[in-house]
Amino acid sequence: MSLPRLRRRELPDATIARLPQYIRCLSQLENAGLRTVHSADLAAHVGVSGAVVRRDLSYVGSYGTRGVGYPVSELRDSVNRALGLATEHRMVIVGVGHMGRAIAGYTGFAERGLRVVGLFDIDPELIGSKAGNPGSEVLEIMPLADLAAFVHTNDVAIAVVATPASAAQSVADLLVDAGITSILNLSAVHLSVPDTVVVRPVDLATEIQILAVHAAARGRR
Amino acid sequence: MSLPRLRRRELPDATIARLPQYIRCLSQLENAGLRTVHSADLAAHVGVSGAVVRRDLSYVGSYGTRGVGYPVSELRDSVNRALGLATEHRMVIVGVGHMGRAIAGYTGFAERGLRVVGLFDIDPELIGSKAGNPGSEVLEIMPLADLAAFVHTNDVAIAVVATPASAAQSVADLLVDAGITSILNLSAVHLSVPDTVVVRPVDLATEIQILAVHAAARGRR
DNA sequence: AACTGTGAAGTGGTTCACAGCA
DNA sequence: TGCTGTGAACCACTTCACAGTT
Repeated sequence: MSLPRLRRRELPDATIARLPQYIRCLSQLENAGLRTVHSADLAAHVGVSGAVVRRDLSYVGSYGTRGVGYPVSELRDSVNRALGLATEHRMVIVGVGHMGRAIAGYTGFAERGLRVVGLFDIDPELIGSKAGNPGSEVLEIMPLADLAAFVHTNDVAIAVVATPASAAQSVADLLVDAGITSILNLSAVHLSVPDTVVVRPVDLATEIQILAVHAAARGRR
Repeated sequence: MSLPRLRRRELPDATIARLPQYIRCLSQLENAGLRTVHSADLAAHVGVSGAVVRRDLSYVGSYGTRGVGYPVSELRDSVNRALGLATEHRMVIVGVGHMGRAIAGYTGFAERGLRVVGLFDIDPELIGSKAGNPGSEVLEIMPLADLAAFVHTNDVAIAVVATPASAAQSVADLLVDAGITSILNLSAVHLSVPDTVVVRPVDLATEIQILAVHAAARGRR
């Protein structure tokens, strides 16, 4: 029988991940005065196949011309629009250790429509001190008690959990109560949240482990 | 026609990512004196379905008993073996900013068979200073010129690139020349390497962007 | 001739659902 | 009865290959 699956006007995650790379490439090409670009060029820059690029661009409603290529600046605008870069997404970081600082100091958020507006930590020693780079934004570290109020008054929807594993779940609970609906979880543990909230886990130790297992498997051949 | 696909004795990446979580859970259960565990218990702990757990464990050649469950310590040993945790994987970190330090100071590598043995940076100011936490290992930061020799004499196969985007490709070239075969790429750019080398890209800005796009799509509904 | 856009097949992974066994 | 182990269906994404268009 199998229902025809009508939905899916949304971008695949894999596509979302590549679009910003296309944008960076397109900006360079535009600065260099290029008017059109082939899928193969973008593909080489991002390290994927031309077919992937064309498929990705078909999602954003691209205006390529067969036999010619894509118009550089129109394409960049379309991709910008597809990613919703017109609206700024404000986020907070909880846990201002090295990992939290690394993110707080990242200078590439602006061109992606993202902005870190608040830093929080439990450590009383850290409260009131500053973090961030020149180039990004330098922010004062606030106590967790201020989190809910801050999230509300600053219209924050996204949070990064960069705490040790032991604190992560209780921080997540706080975030959920404060009205956060998207969480990037850099701690090593699974966070349970209501299903109105989206969590993306990223565990660097796991990523390295995957490399190690593959390396071992290769060596064994 | 379709060839029968004989290969595939290897673990899926998604499974590799979950196995360490099962291990942590199994260790806790063992300490608590539990002898057997159900797939549903492990599933709840890791935030997946029981079917996923059973599928994962079927890859490691598990010895569950129908109607009963899995024997805790035997299972933990099997999973350890499947991940190759007996052998230690040594790695180096290039780029000792906040991100590099966060990884250098991570205390959970040991239980995953991983060990950071060297730190490298271009900044002459940093050379000779130390990084790492008590609990992990405190290491002296070395100049890039020493990288190749170090990798050879210390039998290093895995590297973490935690440099700014501008330096990443040249660092990758150095790593490849030094004989590194697995790279975790935390810089925002695509690294081109020979296909004997495996690169896993992790871009935190991209992860947040995916959250932001989904949040926007949800809001629009 | 050259390059896009896209059905159709392939792939890696998850989910379903149930047979098999203590 | 209760849980595992696993075919088969399903799903998201990639790749192939080629028809369509300038």
